[in-house]
Amino acid sequence: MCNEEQPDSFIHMMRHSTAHLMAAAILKLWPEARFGVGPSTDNGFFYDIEVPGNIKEEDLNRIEQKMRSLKKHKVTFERSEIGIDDAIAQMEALNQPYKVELLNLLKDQGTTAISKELEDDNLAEGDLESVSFYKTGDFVDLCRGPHLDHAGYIRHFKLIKLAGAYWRGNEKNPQLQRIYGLAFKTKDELDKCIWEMEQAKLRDHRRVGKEMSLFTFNDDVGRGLPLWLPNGVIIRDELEHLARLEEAKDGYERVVTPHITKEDLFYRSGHLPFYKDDMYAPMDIDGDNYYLKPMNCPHHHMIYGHRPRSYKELPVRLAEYGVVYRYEDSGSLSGLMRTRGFCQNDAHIYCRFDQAKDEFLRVMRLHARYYDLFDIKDYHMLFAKPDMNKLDKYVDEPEKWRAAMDVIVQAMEESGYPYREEEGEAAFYGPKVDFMIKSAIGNQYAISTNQLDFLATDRFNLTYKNEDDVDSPVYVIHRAPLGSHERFVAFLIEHFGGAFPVWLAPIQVVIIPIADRHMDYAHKVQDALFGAGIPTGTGTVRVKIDDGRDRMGKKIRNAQMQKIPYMLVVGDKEAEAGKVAVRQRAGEDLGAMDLSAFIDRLRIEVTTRKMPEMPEA
RNA sequence: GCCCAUGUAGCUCAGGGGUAGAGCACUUCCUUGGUAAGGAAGAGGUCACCGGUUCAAUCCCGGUCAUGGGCUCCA
Repeated sequence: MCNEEQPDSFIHMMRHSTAHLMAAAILKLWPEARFGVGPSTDNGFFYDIEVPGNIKEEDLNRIEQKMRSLKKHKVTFERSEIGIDDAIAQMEALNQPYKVELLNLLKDQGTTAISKELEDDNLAEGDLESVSFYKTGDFVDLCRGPHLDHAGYIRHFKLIKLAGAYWRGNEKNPQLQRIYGLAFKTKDELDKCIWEMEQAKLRDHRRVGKEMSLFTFNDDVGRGLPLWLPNGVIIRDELEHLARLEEAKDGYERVVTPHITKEDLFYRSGHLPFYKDDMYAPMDIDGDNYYLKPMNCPHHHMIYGHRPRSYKELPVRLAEYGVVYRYEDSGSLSGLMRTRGFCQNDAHIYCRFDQAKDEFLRVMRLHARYYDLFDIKDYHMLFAKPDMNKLDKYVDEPEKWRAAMDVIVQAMEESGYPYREEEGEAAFYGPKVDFMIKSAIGNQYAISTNQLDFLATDRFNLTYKNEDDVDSPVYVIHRAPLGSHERFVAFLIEHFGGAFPVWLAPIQVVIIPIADRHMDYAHKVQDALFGAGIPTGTGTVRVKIDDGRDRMGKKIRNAQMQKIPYMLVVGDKEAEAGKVAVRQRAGEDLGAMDLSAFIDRLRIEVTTRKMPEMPEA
């Protein structure tokens, strides 16, 4: 959010220089400060810093003041070239161990890159004989540059947040403090960015979820464990209804499996060897250890294997919207986006190897159907491959990994959907393809995950009889196009800002009688809507009568705040003519229309799952 | 889990060492009103929890729990 489409080189340089300016200011306030890295970002910059004690949020003001003072004095950014060994000696003398570490990496490896994601290309040129330093006031930094000539050229900036950040992104390393700042060429752009961040908060699913009574959390229940309220369950029900329809078209069959399971199964599945840290402690039942299931796959494998299978019946596609429990760090829990128990839109496809590519492709096309339906345009696939040098983290069968990856790449290519590759992020049992989408608030999320599993075959002895009556191994595709219902609903809340399309709206229509004498007609309208047989995922049109004693204007306001798509105002004129006065939540008054005309309109919007007018992002 | 911040009525928030305040919501009464807030009255809080300092703590200090922004991790 609030980042330019194509930041020009000036703004990039200015932001980077602002990071140095901040570091110089901090060095004035904390002479013992040690510095990590400080790049520019999409809308500003950050710098990772370590000071005795810690920087507190109230210090941000002081730092900003000092920065403004340095800017006023037009402190310069002076470049110098220096031999790498001299550079190391100088940084040691300045007591900057993190810079020394970076310099040593440069010297030994020619790069400081951790991974593509974390690469800080500001640090140095490819030349390993010498590096460049930039001096700003007393602050000397290892930096490739370029920089502004002096701080007077820095435009508008603001320090916005203080966070912890592990040195080089590794939680085993010490944690530095990261100060984020915004920096723009004009005051208008800076103000606009701040305004956009405030607007984003308005559509945060936690806020909207509260306002619309979709879900809640309770300390006595436990963190990360949502309580779904009736309005929220309607959205889940509609989503599941949609998934059942779409999956029926693709030949899925539904199964149901238990929440707890004996440990033997999880040893066999590989979860206890490879996934134990994400699982909750076992419970003792009659002398056996039982675990809450973190995934549904082992159970589906047992269902596949409960009787001999013939090549004639493959692929077998078993779907379950099963609840799984996973341990998540307390600090990473976040509303419905990250919970400790969630319902997966799960299924496993058991097929022959020669069917795997087409099945995987079909799964990707199912994703595309969903994304078209929800008008999700900003997505790409992330192909997570194993780090082939560290196969101990995974199940160590290199040929099978390669075969599985070939299948996936072929399917991805054939799909034509955009994808990126990432090494070292595969599931322990196979390579995976996550679908990444960006929420309206600007956060990117893995909304769906899909894997090709060649491990289950051996571990669970999953086979079928081929044409020659020989047992042959199946390939398993794990897929969850809607991810978890928790996260997907959270995404939809933010995507629509709570103004759901009619088919998803918890309340679709509210009837607003103007006076008590219109109640009879209001009930007639409601009965007509119920009786119209409009097929929703919850069985009937969701229509309420606002029978409170508020004035009509207040009732409209209430409905508006609840983002109810349609308000039907009924008074003397409507009752007499058999009409309803239709108002839409966007504020548009459609005027009086025949009740039957409104029902037709509603039926079309529900059955076609019509998108609403999308609010401004 | 780690760094920083926050926790006062159902919600949004103000206050502040001397047994608590607003708006909205809620209840009751009046109002029967034509497209985003009609009027009045009332009820509602161990100021997250546990300890400490103090004559006195909601306020200061420590701890715990929870929430938020990040880091790590992930659907």
